[in-house]
Amino acid sequence: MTLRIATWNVNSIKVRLGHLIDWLGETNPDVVLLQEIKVEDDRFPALEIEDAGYNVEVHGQKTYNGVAMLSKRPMEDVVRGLPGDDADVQARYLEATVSGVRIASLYLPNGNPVDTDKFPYKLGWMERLRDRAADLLRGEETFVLGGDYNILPADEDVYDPEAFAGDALCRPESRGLYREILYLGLTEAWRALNPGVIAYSYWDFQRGAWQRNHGLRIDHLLLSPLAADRLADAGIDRDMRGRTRPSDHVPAWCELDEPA
DNA sequence: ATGGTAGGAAGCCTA
Repeated sequence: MTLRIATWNVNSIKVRLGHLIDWLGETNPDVVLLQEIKVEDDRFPALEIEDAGYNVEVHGQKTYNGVAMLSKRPMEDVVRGLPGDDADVQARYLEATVSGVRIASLYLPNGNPVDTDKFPYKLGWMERLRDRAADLLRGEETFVLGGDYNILPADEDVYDPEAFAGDALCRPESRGLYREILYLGLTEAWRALNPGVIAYSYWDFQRGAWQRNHGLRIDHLLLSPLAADRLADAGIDRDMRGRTRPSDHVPAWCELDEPA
C-alpha cells in the first residue's frame, strides 16, 4: 500500500474548508500537511474533516501561522513546535508518525523585510530545522519534512530571479541554510523527479500574478534516504489556483511505495 | 509606475 503525502498552505482554513473537502475527495491523499490555518486549536473545523475520513492533529494560533496534519491512518507521538527555542511562540511546526514514517508539517518564516528582525528569525528557525533533521537522521528514521519553506531553491523556481535576488526567499543566507539541510542527505521530492522542469506552487494575489504566471516554487517535501528509496511519484496540483476564491498556494504531493 | 490583493483583527499587520 502506497503512502501519498500532500502539503498545502491554505491561507485560512475557515475560508478554504470547502476547497479542502472537495480536493480530499478528488485526490484521496493519505496524509495532508496544512499551513497558515490562522485559527486556534478549538476553532479548527475538525468535525467536517473527520467526516471526510481523516484524523486531525492541530498546532494552531490566532490570526497568524498555525499548522495541522490530517491522516486516514492513526498519528502517533505527536510533537507540537520546532525544538530548540522555548521562547518561540509562533505555531509553525507539527510532527507525527504515520505507518512508521515520521512526518512534519512546517511553515518556515518568510523573513521579509530583510532589514528587520524577521530575517534573523527566519535564519535561526532554519538552523533549528537543520538540527532537527540531523537528529532524525541519527535515529535512522524514515521521514518526510513537508510544508511552505518560503525558499526558492534555485533561479528556475522563480519567474523573475533578478527581481527576487535580494528577497528573503532567495538571499544567499537563506539558500545556504536550505542547502545545508539538503546536504545532510535529503531529497526534495518534486525536483528529484522533474529535473529542469519549470513549475510553481504559489502565485501572489497582487498584480495579476496568476494570469501572468508570475509564480514561485516554495512548497517542498524533503525526504530522508530511507523515504527517498521509496519515492514513486510527485506532483503539484496547479489547477487549484484557478478556482473561485483560492489560496495563493496550491498543494504539492509525493507518493511513497511500501517498504521493501 | 515603489503600486497592487487577500485574510484576520480591530481601526494595522502579515504575506
